[in-house]
Amino acid sequence: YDPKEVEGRWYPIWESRHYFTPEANANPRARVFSMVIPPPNVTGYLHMGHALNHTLQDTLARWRRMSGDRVLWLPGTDHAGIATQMVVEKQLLHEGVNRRDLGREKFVERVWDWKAHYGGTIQRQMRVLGDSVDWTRERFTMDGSLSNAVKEVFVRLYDEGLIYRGEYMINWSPGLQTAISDLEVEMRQVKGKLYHIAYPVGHAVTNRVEGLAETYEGQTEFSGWLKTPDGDFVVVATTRPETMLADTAIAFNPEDERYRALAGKSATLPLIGRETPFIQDEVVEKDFGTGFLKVTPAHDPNDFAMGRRHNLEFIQVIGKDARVTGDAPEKYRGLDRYEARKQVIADLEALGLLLKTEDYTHNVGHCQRSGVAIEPLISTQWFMRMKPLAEPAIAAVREGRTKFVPESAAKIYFNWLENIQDWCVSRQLWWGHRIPAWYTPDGQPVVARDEQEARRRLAERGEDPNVALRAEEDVLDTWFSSQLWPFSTLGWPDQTEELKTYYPTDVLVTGFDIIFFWVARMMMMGLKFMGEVPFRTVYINALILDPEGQKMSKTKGNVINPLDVFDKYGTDAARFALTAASTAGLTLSLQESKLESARNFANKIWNATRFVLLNCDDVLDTQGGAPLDWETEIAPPELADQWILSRLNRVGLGVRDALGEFRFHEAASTLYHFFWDDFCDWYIEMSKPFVTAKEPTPQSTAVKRRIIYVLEQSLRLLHPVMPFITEELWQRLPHKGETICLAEFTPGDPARIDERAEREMALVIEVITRLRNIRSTFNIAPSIKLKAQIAPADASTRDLIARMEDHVKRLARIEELQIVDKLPARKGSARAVVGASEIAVPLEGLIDFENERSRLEKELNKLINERGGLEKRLSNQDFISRAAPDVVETTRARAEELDDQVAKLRAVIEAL
RNA sequence: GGGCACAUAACUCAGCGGUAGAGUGCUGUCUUCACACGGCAGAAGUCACAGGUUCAAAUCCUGUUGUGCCCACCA
Repeated sequence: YDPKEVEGRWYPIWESRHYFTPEANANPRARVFSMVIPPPNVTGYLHMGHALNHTLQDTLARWRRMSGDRVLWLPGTDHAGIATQMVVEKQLLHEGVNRRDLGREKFVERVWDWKAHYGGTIQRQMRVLGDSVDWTRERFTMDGSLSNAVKEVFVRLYDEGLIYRGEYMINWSPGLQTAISDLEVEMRQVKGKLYHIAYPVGHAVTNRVEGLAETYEGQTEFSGWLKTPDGDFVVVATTRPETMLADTAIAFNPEDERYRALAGKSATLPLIGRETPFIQDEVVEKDFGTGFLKVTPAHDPNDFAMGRRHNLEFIQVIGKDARVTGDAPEKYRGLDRYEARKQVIADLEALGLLLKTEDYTHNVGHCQRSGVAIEPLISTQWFMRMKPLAEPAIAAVREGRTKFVPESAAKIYFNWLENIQDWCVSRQLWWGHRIPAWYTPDGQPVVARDEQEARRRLAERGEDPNVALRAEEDVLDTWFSSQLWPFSTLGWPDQTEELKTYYPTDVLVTGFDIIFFWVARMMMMGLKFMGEVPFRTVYINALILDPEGQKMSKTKGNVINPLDVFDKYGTDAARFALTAASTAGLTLSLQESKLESARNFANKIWNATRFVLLNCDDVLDTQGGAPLDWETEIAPPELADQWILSRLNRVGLGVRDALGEFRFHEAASTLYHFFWDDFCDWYIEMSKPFVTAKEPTPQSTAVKRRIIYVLEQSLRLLHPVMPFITEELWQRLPHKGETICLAEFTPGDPARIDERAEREMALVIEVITRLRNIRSTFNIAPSIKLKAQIAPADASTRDLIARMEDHVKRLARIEELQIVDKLPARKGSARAVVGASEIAVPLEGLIDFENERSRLEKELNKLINERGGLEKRLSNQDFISRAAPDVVETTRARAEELDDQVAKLRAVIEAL
């Protein structure tokens, strides 16, 4: 099977015929099933995570669509503020242009140009993957209607006091020159130094102090308070000595008795000369360093909070460019923060105040996008108040209105929401949604949907509505618009039909890394503005690891491109492998063996169908007539037919249930074993004599039609996971309808499950397997035809064997099968016990007695072992009285059966 | 520092109260008229360790060890 010839042919047809719009379902009473795609970045390209995420969504969408639902799977992309701006800036750089040279307006135009030319990569790749999304409803987070929703939400939240503007400490990315949210900060382990610095108390230091380090080293009772002939000093430990230029206090723990006497006093800041008071604060750990903490309220989040608590002065010495500002002494001004660090250290060293430098590994916040170390700065930004929004979002999941699968993912969600901090939503970028605010000449903000409304609001405030207004320059965090995705894409704030029909969505499929960024925020916004959760179920798909079990990352160079995988194994196979690997786990390692197995499976499907087409052409209605109906009985079904029909229905039910509960691996493996083992290895094999018969008989025609029926139904079951190969093959079979995409998903019917047929077939299979086993054990060439005798356990088994005699003979390569009441006690025959029936294969001259004895003894041991376990239970009075009666009953029955088998095997071994 | 997972066959993983399954790999065998990306047969696991609950534990509880992930302001 060559997937390349087939895949790629079908998508254009599906798309042009609009099979994937909900309108393709004409049934007015159809149930609605909706999903929105997690919008990939417009700059994005398909990676393995998408391949998995989309395969699972597509499987659900196709399955629901084939099950009669009106399905909307809405696609789209995210404008990805920072990522996209960076891409275009890089492009400009090649032209030797800086974005500032271009100006904001021109730059934004360039971004739109870029999108028009290069923004369609992932959409093309989604078609390669087979995503059955409704392209007629594709959205982009910067679309007019979505921007409108953004403005509306911003204004409403502001009016309610849930958005505010203020001066706080934020994460500043010197790389991107913008504020970023806590979530965009990534902690990295950095090997740094911990510097111990002495601050004089009650005196200033202008000349070098000698011997301080030795004094510090020699402290017997470790203390940061050094009393020397040169005066008193306190020692602080810091990883960022350059920030001392902005110190405005020194803190110690109120419980710390060592330093209590310093309360109310102050130290003199070296290099600066500023008096910095001692303060007492709980956050200081007595046991860390010396127990003194330098407080830099303008450059550290902790110190910022402390500064507020203690009314400290906020002095900023590092600017947005990460260089020392004019508020520092002249000699440091303009130095980069790391240069400043060196200089400060050198200067302290010169004064004899640097007492100790030790290696120190600690975590430093870095900008996720630019990789540059964050500079905590005080800045005026827009914030969203999260606590009041988080509470309903927590409640909704607790009450089960939205369910996480796997359930454990909800814990991640709760954990974050319960400790949520306000969200800095403004960004100093050009690409994104402009914050809908204007400033009066005196700098007062007016938040409004447009300038006109801003003026109206001024008038309402009693202010002059005709002043010159300056529009806010900042844009919103990309996630601000993403969080509205489930309803902004459906027309909100207008109360559209679409919104009524498709909101809330049924399922959201996404990765756990995005629970905070996106899922939690969508929950908050959905509840706030729609009054209802945005999705009933959140399915968290696994994180894909490389074959070594490592996280894929560009720096490790172990990233696997899904398109390469599709190319090598076929898209259907890759999809099948991903589905089959989607267990309840949080990770999934992509094994080559799984891909090979899936590729072989596709090949098996191809060849099995090829066999059927080749041999059953006389009953194919190639004119595309009605599909063959199982009920069309030309000849009565025999056991194999009853059995495969039962299995088909059982599998239909099983796959339905598995998909309904997001047990994707179970659906995949059920299909795999049904198709390969049941259909190919047993049903087709048993049907071969009929199928390949030279002269057609009513029975051969019936069997052919049944094979085609089962095959056609199987392709439907497989289609949600393997859309291309199934469409290709389905089109070559008799079928109703123009595409398998809209064919009915084989509904398993419990009434068609035939327990008796399955039980009987299991026995026949075991008889055949035992006979083959004997052949294999004694290494009997296939060319040698054997005779066999079987003594059935009872009349019904005798009847069963008689009915299936031809199959048994052919599949076990037996030329003569005698059904007898009792096996003759003949030496030189290999024996087996199946249930209560016994089998003998006369092997005069061929049998190796030792071989046979060990084979049988091994078998016997297995049985005895099992019997022993049962005996232990049955002889236990507590088991009899306390275990469930049906368990006791089946245990007894099994014990009896084993007793019988053991007795028979013993007899056989003795006869040897 | 806090939280969450996970430890089952050589590898990757299912199973999650009635003494173990899959895919790959491995062994043997067969080029039998769909498929060697195949058929047939087979070998392989004291279910990490120690306690406990239960008539019964890979499965539930506790602890130990090991591994992974997430969150967090120890300067």
